Amino acid sequence: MVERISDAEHEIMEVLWIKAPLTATEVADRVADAKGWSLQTVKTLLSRLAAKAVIGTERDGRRFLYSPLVERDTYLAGVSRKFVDRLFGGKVTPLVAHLAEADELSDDDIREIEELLRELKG
Amino acid sequence: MVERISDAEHEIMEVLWIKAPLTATEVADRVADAKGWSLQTVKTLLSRLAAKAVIGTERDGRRFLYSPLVERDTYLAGVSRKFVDRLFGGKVTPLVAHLAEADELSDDDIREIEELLRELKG
DNA sequence: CGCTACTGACTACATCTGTAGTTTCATCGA
DNA sequence: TCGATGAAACTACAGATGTAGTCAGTAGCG
Repeated sequence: MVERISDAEHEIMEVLWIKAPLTATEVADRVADAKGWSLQTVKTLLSRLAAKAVIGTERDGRRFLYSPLVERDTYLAGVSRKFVDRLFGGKVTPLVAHLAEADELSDDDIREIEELLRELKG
Repeated sequence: MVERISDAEHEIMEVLWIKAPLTATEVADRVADAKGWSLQTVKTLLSRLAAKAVIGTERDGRRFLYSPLVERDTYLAGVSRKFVDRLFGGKVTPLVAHLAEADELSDDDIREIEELLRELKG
């Protein structure tokens, strides 16, 4: 059971999953482009993530270095599971069907998924 | 752009998507098993959904009848889209891959999805 | 015709989220 | 050594969410 991570917190996690450990300032720099949050906001989010034990802190002189304690794959698997459970009764097929109907699936996507499924069976 | 629907509100929607119109009491009865909410809670959620114009109200004597204004398919498509965008950069393949790795896909699921994809191409 | 019971409307309130401002403490340079 | 600077800690605050309680009005029963 990975703690619930909010949307804003998730942005921070994505940064730390790309590179860690980072200081608060470094994280802020890396999200600044996309989100334009202030340094204070980033620090608040880092504190909340640390409180949830989703990231770890390590003292480096007067600063902290932050690193994920949860792997991206683990987190995504959990969240995906919940999503499919809640909205599609746990079945992936209807989800794929919906995305397909909404033209979210290109021919390349379809080929990729077919390839993936073939590997799963093999 | 369908308004944001919270988890609790979504439960109400599922009930109304199965059968509508329904009175508040009827909705409460139908969610009671699963969630055990009080009638008041259900009424609050119905009000919030009505305020968002996600459901419509129709007077029936001294009561209201509630019906969805948004189709389930439309809603699911939107939510799925956002989900895949946010967590998988818009690509469905990694999502399917994650579910597969987590053993969420049975052989039957795989066959079903393959079938679906074949239809999409055909 | 008046009271009761059911219904919607309004109010409540703690927690979570997004987005910071302010304070305090320590450190590094002059 | 002392002040400026930078970092974390603490505080703030409005809106969303989960979960109801209370009030007020009306329709139907006696």
